[in-house]
Amino acid sequence: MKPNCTNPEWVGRSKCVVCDVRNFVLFAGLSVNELNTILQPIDNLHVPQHSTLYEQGEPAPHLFTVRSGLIKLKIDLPSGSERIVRLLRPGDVAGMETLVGERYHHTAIALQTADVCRIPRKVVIGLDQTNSRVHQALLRRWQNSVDQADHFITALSTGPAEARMARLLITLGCTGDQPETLPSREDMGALLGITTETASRTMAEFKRRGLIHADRGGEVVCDHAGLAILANS
Amino acid sequence: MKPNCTNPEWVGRSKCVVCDVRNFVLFAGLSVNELNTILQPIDNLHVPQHSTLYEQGEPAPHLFTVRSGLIKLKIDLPSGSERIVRLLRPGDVAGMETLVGERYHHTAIALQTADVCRIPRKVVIGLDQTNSRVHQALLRRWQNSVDQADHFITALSTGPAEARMARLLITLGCTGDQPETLPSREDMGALLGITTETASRTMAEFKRRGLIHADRGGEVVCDHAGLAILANS
DNA sequence: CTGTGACATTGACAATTGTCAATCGCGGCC
DNA sequence: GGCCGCGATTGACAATTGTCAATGTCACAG
Repeated sequence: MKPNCTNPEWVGRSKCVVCDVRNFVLFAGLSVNELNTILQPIDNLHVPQHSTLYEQGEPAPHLFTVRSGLIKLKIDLPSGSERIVRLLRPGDVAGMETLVGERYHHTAIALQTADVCRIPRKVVIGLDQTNSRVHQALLRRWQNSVDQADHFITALSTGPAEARMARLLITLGCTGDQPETLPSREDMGALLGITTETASRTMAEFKRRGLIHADRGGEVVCDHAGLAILANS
Repeated sequence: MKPNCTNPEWVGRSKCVVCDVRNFVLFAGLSVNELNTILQPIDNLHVPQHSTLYEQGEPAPHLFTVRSGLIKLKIDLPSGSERIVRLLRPGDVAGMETLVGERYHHTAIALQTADVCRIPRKVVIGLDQTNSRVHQALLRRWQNSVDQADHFITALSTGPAEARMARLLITLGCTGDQPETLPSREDMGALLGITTETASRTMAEFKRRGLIHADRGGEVVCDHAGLAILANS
């Protein structure tokens, strides 16, 4: 972890009943009564930018649902570098491998300050067995992970750097409507399987061509149509 | 489908009770009695090399468990080319997206002649709800897909062509013990996100360096240790 | 034996990307 | 203001990969 970066911080028990993403994530099928009968604690965590939620190879007692922010899942390579294999946004679930295995398969780090719910694996295992809607939601989440991994293979790991970068910007939600906060060039490289320098060059070239437009505050707005053309080549 | 290639062929109802991969796949938790109470048919299919098991976008009424052979899952790219996102070997399951969705997400084609069991989705959905060991096996299979997708990102889509090819050969099981039947150069390219020519050049170079050794019958034996060195760079 | 077709290999060259190092820009801090 | 530190950008050059076209190899049909 970076020296100047704080740890995830406990900010209270979760109030699932009023949670604004609950209905989109794992507990969509639960009544208020059922929610209240969960004995084990579900905690709210505040995850500052650049802090680590969990690390690859650690014992895995919890899953996490993302309520806000952006989290990267990365894998360490034998060469010493690393590759980002997934991006989690609000509604996504991290650490599902805990339901069938002992340890986390990735290192999870906040790209943007995030709020997450930390749920003991036993709670999810229990609900999975007793509530078929939770069970169904779980399968759907798992399929989500597979689909996103496929997207990383086909869109972010295929073709020249320029096309990959265009697809990444679109994946990040650059619609042109509102400014976006982008990851660092280094993270872009780790997302696309290219070097930091190539990521920087590609982005600089996009700027010169007017495909992206820097904003005050470090945010950018994108020419979605222009990027879409590059993305398909 | 290629013009000269036959279709998957029905070769009888499955005799799950005596199936040699049953205990490793979805139905590990079922007793003989339970197996016999399944009302809907589970069929054996013989899938000749190069024939298509199902296609991306088609309605998805079945899952498949692979009993022998090698199956590729590919995705069509907007550019007109394609990318292989998974390889299924005996014990693997294809088409799990049918449990939470309507259509297949990939096109499944036999790289090597295969035998598969075709299972109606309703059968699996039913067993998933009534048998917790089947349910557990299902989660495990899903996690398997995620893990293999991660492997495709980190090992087969990262680094120079030479390292990727070395990792592919290792992934394919080239231990040096026995000769292997390898995919075509074109398929290798689609597996690694490189062109057919680069795949060919890399393989030819491996041969010249003695890392692989052609056998009669088109099979090859590999220098596993030598490949492992390349794989980590 | 010869022709044919599919696939693998190779050559030549252009385009892309990696590598290493220098420079720039900007915000925080004294 | 001036200095420092970090990330982004750029330059120069080497290495890798893509592109297009030609050639080689081999199994198989006639």
